[in-house]
Amino acid sequence: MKLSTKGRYGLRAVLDLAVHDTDEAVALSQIAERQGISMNYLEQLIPKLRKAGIVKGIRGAQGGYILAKPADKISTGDILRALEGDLNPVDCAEITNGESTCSNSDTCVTKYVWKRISDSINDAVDGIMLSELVEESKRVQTGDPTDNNKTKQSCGK
Amino acid sequence: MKLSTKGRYGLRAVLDLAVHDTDEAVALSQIAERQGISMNYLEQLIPKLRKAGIVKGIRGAQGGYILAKPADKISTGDILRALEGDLNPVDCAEITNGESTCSNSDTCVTKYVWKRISDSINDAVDGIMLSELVEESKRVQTGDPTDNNKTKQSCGK
DNA sequence: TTAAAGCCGAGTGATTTAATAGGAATTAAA
DNA sequence: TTTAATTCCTATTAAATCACTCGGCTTTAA
Repeated sequence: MKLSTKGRYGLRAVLDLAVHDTDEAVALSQIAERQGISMNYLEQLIPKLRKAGIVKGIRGAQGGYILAKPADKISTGDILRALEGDLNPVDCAEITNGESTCSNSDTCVTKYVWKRISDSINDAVDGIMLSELVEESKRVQTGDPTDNNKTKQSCGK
Repeated sequence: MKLSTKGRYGLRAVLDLAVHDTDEAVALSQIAERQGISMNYLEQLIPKLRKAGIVKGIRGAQGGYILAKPADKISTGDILRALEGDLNPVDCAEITNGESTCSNSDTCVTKYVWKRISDSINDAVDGIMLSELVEESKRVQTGDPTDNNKTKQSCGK
């Protein structure tokens, strides 16, 4: 029941991009270096983020990546689902799409549990927008004394 | 971000035990047969459940397993954590035990996300007692028409 | 023209998963 | 007192997944 490095590295990378996304595109090599993540590996995560409409690539020299939409329109749920696939604890059709294709569906009781877990995870991550993490990140890095959370940027190795 | 068969099979097995736990011990072979799970594999999950104080083994002929305490004192969280280990999405010391052993702890922002996920999962499963599943299971199997949930017992393969 | 960057797919070693198997210890019942 | 049922324990293994690495192609600003 652990997130893979796809989700952990990927969220850090998107946050790094969001923090440094001003007017110019951000090269993946910069993100990789700042975050201490292999660039080759990060590169593999990009297609997932691009297809999900989270980042856009700018090709050619001086290219890089930018957010495909404003950070307050991207939730951590969007990012994590793009990277990890659905965030359901089991592959159960009734939880994912409401269809009852499981042969045991009538007498299945544990699905009651899986559904509750699934909803709670998705509600949690959908409630955190990327913009909130960006703000928190800036607060931490500037050493603003109003910050009570003392959070950082690469936890969860 | 999926539960393994340890958690899925294990919860089904404990629920099966709870439903059939009357006065006599329930043999693992019976649980395995009813649930369609390899008995050899189920056997491997038992030590985890025993150490967590969830089931008790009765050795010898006519032996089997019984619940170590009443079903309304066992949460699905207890069962799943016994089988899967902690239900945190990342291995982060500050989430697990409150200690700040991570070198990036000061500037880590993503841990804010991991913490929210972790809390929501654990709150969800701690809020469902085994006794509730037993009741739901009996309602489903007896075909009680007051049942609106239409749940069953082995979903989440 | 060239170098910096994104884009794409194949390959790989290590780890984890999901089992299978065999045998020892215990105990109710014949 | 034997026997059979059952828990208990450990080792092995095939397959899958993970976490990368690598090489080459395409695009484009300078």
